[in-house]
Amino acid sequence: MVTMRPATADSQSVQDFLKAVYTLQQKMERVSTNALAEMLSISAPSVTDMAHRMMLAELVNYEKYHGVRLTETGEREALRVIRRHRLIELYLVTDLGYALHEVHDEAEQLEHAVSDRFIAALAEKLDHPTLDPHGDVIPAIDGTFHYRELCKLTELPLGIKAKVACLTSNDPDILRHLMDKGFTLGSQIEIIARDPFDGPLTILIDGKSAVVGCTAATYISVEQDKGACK
Amino acid sequence: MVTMRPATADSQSVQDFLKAVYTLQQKMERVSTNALAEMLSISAPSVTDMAHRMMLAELVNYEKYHGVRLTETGEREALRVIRRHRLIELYLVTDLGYALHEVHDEAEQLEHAVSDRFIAALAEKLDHPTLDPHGDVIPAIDGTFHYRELCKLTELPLGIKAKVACLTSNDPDILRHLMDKGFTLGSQIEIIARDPFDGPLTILIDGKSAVVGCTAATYISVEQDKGACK
DNA sequence: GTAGTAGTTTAGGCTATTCTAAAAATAATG
DNA sequence: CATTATTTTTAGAATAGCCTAAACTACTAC
Repeated sequence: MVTMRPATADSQSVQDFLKAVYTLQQKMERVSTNALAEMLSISAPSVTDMAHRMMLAELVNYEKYHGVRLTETGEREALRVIRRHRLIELYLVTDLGYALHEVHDEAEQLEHAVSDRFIAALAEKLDHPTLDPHGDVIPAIDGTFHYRELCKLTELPLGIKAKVACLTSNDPDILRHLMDKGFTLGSQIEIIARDPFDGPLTILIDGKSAVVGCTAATYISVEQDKGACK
Repeated sequence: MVTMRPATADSQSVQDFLKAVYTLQQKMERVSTNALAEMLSISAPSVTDMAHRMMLAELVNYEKYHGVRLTETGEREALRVIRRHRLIELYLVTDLGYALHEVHDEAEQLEHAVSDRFIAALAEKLDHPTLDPHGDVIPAIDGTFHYRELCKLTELPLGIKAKVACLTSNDPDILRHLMDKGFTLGSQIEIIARDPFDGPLTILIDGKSAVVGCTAATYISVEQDKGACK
């Protein structure tokens, strides 16, 4: 603790940290050390250390024992990284024939290696898209982020028609399972029956019947065809 | 010097080192510490250190005070890295609209971040090409490397017709200069006059007259339209 | 064949990122 | 509100990759 240098904003670890904070911030006011350690697969002390250095760099606001929050600069940086990541994911699918479950890990590496020039070329080639292949929103270059009103499949009422809008997981196994079941962005969905006690859902995907465990269903968000969600 | 761990073959520095040794080996039996330091823009002691660690990893054969040579494994690895680099360069040009002078630095970063899956997709998409946008040979997946018989422009006799085969530089400024002069892979070339005392060359590029300094000409290799070189 | 120079190596250090083990603070519970 | 359990932080250490300054080899020229 003698002296401590501020984090260099462009390092891989710092960028990963920013992304993790941003993601967790969606669900909690301040992001705890342990939550970050878990998400980043590093030890809690490493998180504390990084938090210190990133506070010196004014990327996060950190209070001892009370977790972390992004500063304005931090949030801007985080969105920049997320934009890169999602553009790359989309590119891998549309131009290089990647399957959905393959893109995350590849993009995770690429996002740190690639120049702004490269990202601009992708955006151009993809005609400035707004959604990545999971259905997540791609932040704009100016930091704009267009939130969508989505509904978790687990909360979709029986008999209501909706469309698959988002497959929210980075785990290849989960994604492959969902694809195997027939879930694809845009497919038409309707819940036919819901078993009690966290039992499976019986649904219609583009007219074809399927059964899905409720844990797997957690990773699916939908957009109702008409009216608001719930 | 207490203990020293072998280099981890997949690190960025190690891969850069392998590439540098491979390149320099074309011109010299054993590659000296200073030559590597120069090419990699690191200090001589850092080179020595790396040489030690890479010898433990059996990637190079290193003799104190007598430089380094690639082992068989080392050469295989080097070719793998070069293959990646060149495929990426070609891809940047053909699919993402990069200019020749922009590709090197980008590829330099990408080659370390990208998976084998990615490289395979590129090769597929580019229809298994054999030349990169500089005109350099892309090593095949199996490590095969098809050498070409080329002639330096500076050694092309007067009045002999040839085609531009290779623009051998990674320096963006040099490449841009050559492009500005009208040199493009495949263009028809003929030397009209050669000034003495390392003076400029007067040449015909696709029928149009141009003048090029002899240093710049160094970076150009040509393939004679008929007969052997020299 | 010895002196000087050019090239190389050793010694010792620094930074970023990670770790484990132990101490301290907060939060939860009776 | 005191005690326990959980979470977080401090302390101390390791590694890869780099550095500078100083010591040492090897080659070259008289």
